[in-house]
Amino acid sequence: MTDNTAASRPAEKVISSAVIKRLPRYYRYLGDLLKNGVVRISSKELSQRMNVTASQIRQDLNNFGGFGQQGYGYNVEYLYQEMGKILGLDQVNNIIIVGAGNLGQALANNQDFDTNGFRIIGLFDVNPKLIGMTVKGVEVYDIDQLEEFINSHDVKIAALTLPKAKASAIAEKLVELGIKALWNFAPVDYDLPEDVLVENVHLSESIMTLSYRIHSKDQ
Amino acid sequence: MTDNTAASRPAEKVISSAVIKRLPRYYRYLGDLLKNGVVRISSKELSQRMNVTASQIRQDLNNFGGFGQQGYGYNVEYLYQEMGKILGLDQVNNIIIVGAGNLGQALANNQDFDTNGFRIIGLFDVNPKLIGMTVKGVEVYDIDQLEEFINSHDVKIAALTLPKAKASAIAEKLVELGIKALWNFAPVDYDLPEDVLVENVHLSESIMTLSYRIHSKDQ
DNA sequence: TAGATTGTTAATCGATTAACAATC
DNA sequence: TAGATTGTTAATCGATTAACAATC
Repeated sequence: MTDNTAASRPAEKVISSAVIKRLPRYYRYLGDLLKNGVVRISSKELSQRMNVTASQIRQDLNNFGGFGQQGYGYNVEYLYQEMGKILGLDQVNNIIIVGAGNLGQALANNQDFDTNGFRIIGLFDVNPKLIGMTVKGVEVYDIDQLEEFINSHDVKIAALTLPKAKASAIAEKLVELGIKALWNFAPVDYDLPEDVLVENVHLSESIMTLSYRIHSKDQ
Repeated sequence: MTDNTAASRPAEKVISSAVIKRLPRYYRYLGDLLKNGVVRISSKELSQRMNVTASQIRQDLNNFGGFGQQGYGYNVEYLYQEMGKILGLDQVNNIIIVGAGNLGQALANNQDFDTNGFRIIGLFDVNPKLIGMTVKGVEVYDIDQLEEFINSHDVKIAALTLPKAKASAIAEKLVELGIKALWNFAPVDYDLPEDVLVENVHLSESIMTLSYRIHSKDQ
């Protein structure tokens, strides 16, 4: 019996965030290949489809193990499944959405999340007009019910789709209640314990970089 | 009279995309400072607020010019305005949204864009139930009217918030009609002329990186 | 076996940080 | 002037690409 306790195990290699951000795109391409009945693929061919270098693909994958075979390449189905495990998509990830306005509803309605094992289990809002309605079968609760809901459900992720003004206070409350990860759409940075994970989707910043590129072209 | 024709002018320095992606965040912090009545700020103090190095701030800004003053720091209002010009926010940027579902409507309703000089001037959809309605005063048109609309309006940017299946064909059509920049929310990569700018917001990929981080923590 | 392609080391390239002279 | 802080060069660090021995 091998000693594999946390104490004895070698520290997990830290994967750079540049690599992590590329993983979902690999996963998407592999899923498309699988759907198209492609059985195997070499790093070279995948690199051409994805517009990256084959070297980068091999380097990236080898952070997590040797999934290929010399002379053959990679088995698409196997690699797809392994990538899914790496990304944590082999289990159901419950999500609550705080802020049931347009954006919150848009997320709740997004089919892609379901497909990849994410499950929206509740929306929350302060607006009495929204409370009680359902979005794709999911109920909108009064934000006062957050505590009770989180205590009685297995949920680690909260999407924040609420006005900037309320974002920080709610974020802190969510963390207090045991939420481990924030998917943040508010144009705000939080000051939270460092073990809390935050993934920002700053739409205004995204459109501004596009604006920059448009205007820097015609200098 | 200085010769400043395109031919004589030295080629614009190419700014790395790492820098470009940081600009909107500077702009946001400067806007907040301005709102709070802060008149001047040093790279050191800004670095502490933003959680980056002072060196990086100075390097980033100096790609675009010397906006500060030794011994003083940066004038907040001046720097804010200059950053706005760099980002192209000193002019109105018209946007059309193709796909008037939840996400398209969420974008149309987003107050932040208005604030920064982005103007949604039309939504387009194939769904007869949506066509004719208005979102925040902006009409939803039949997608067949795209050509006429683009020809008669000054619009360079199209947001793509439509199903994956239709995305590529519509993207190509938009480019044909003269659209210069795509703000793409569909989980697809396009094969377009290289002078067409594409900014991707891949929500599924975003949530997957969060999932990765959650699951890699508990090893 | 010969050919193909991986896994991995080494070389290069680019981005970040440190240091400091210039200057307000 | 002395102190503060920039703009900018130099040093370091990390990420990407190239190369190739291992091996299927």
